[in-house]
Amino acid sequence: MEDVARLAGVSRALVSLVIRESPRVSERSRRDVLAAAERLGYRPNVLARNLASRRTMTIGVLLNDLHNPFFAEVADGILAASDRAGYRVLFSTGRCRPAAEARALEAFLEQRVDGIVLVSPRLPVARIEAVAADVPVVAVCRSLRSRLVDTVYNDEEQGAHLAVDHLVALGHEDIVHIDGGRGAGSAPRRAAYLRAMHHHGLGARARVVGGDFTELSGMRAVAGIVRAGPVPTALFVANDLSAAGALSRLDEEGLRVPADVSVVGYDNTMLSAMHHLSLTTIHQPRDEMGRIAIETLLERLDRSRCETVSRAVSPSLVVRATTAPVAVRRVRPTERA
Amino acid sequence: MEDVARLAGVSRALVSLVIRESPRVSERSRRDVLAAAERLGYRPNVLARNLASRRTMTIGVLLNDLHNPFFAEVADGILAASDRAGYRVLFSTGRCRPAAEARALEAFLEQRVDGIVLVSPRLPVARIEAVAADVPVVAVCRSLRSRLVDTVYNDEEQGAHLAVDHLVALGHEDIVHIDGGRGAGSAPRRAAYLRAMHHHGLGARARVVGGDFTELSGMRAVAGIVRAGPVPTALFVANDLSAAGALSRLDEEGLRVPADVSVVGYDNTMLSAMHHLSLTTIHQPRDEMGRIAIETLLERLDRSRCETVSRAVSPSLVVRATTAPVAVRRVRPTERA
DNA sequence: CCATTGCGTTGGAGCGCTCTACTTCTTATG
DNA sequence: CATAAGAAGTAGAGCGCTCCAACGCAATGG
Repeated sequence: MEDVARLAGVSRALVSLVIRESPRVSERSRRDVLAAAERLGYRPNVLARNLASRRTMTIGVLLNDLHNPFFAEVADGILAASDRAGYRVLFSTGRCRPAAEARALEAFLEQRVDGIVLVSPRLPVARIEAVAADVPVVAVCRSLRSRLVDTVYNDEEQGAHLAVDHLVALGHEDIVHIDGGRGAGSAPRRAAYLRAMHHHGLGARARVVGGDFTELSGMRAVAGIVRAGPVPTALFVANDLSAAGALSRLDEEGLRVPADVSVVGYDNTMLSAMHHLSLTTIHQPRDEMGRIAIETLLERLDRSRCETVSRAVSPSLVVRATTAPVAVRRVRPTERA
Repeated sequence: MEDVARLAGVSRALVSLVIRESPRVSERSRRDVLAAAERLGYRPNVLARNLASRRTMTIGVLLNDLHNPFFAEVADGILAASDRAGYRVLFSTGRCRPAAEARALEAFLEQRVDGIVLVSPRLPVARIEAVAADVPVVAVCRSLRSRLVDTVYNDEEQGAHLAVDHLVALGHEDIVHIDGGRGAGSAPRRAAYLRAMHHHGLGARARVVGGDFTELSGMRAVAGIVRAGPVPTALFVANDLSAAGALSRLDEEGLRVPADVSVVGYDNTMLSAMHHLSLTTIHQPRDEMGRIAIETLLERLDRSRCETVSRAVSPSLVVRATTAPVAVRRVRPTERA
């Protein structure tokens, strides 16, 4: 910087102003400085800049799993939105272990990030709030009652309702839910399913079978359902992967989808879009969640808002080939088993 | 830091030593300083530390797509290895656009990362070498002849060979390759397929059908192959997603897999492991590639190596349910079409 | 008893930038 | 014509740390 200033015949402060694209610089100086910088291959040192300015223009994002395509899409939305606002993003992953998450958070603070986005954090609320005292925090996909932390969440209630409504509209009444055990979002989905069934006067016929979001669990659940008989006319599965497992097991059991059984998944992952699955599912606007998380954070950063907010995004139904009107009269079970 | 030093009754320099876990500090001082730091909630400022020490203990990693599970796994290997070495990782994504990649690289340099890993970069070699002059660079999944840049690559030659050898061992001679167009790794895979066919004396029967790594392209390719007839006994598809497309189209055409046609994919993604696909495929040790990339970088960072290296990782064959011995006598084609 | 060694510690000079307050020069204003 | 207002540029004090040279002090050896 020193060198650039000397070559351009100006002060270091002016070089700094040019680099930061300040408007109070004459066109002439700007050109001179830029030319000198170019000639010397000058690269501003972000470290020094951040240290001196006490802001890093950086947002820390804690994901808990890079593999899950769900998070990849949320990350995309985050990336796009923060890019637009001129913020850099620091990703970190806690791999679902609270201790690792805590360490990652600490690292963010040491890096002096300007804000933090937590996606499905496993951390205790107290810990999160302690961090939120130092720097703005937004939590995605987890509703924590807190005076400090803003939240963005997917409206699971609505999602499960959409699924059940769709099936009921097709004439289904025997709708079994294969849940996601203790996985993220599983509990509210299950609860919403029960409420939706109740709402349609089907409360007594509601039935939940345990799963854990894996393909295998979907297969097992179907095996159990068939063994227990009678087979329901529709399945609402807690995520697409499990739904895929359910589908392949139904096939093995000789049950046709959607002629004999309709299936609805959840997440609208790439899996559900695949041709030979073509799964009807609930779409979650993942990148939008990321975008909203960043926007919520930015409002804090530019002090345009002080009160804590909680924002919901709405899921939608994607109808594909695994749902159909319930058969008028169900064929003899023996013929199918 | 000032405050911690005062409270502990020592100098700032000593506090610095304690924080950095220097061995030349008495047990007593260490305790005092740690206690003081704890009491004041002191958090070292990484920015200042990096500025002063002229190293950031940070590695920049440029991925070109967060969505592709392939990259997520490479990233995992990178993360694990760099974590072990005490390095922090900065992820960035160029979204396959060279301009965005260039900007991301520039950002890495401004951040003064200690080293850079490029995963499947689209950037011109010259640009990469310019960066490599400033800071160690390792390229993954792209073989660029360069005196400066280390490379880690998957042995595509071997991978394609494994696939063809497997099929030939099962008695197949009519083996068509559905390629990945201009996608990453497509060209070497195609070339290796041709060489492998040649090696087995099947050079004259080698046939490549154009694809682009998507499910749709796999379906289209099969449609074209069937229309052109006669149907080959085996398909070697350039990636799993395309293979899935091929599979579903084969099904629609009334061709049974593997009874009529054997199919081998490439990548061993989660897709191929799915029960109803159960695709025989070529596994690439993705996290190992990440690990090796970091190890290669570390050797440069601690100056234990100066010459440029190029390291290959070996793929392996995963046999599942889509390949079988060729039928002794092929049934009448008309019956199947 | 003095020189030597090594450990634990310290002061102070940077690292490369930003920021505040200030100066200088130009231009508009009554 | 004096003066205020603004525009362009500058000096210099930090930001919070590391690193180097130096220092005091006890233990060791001749």
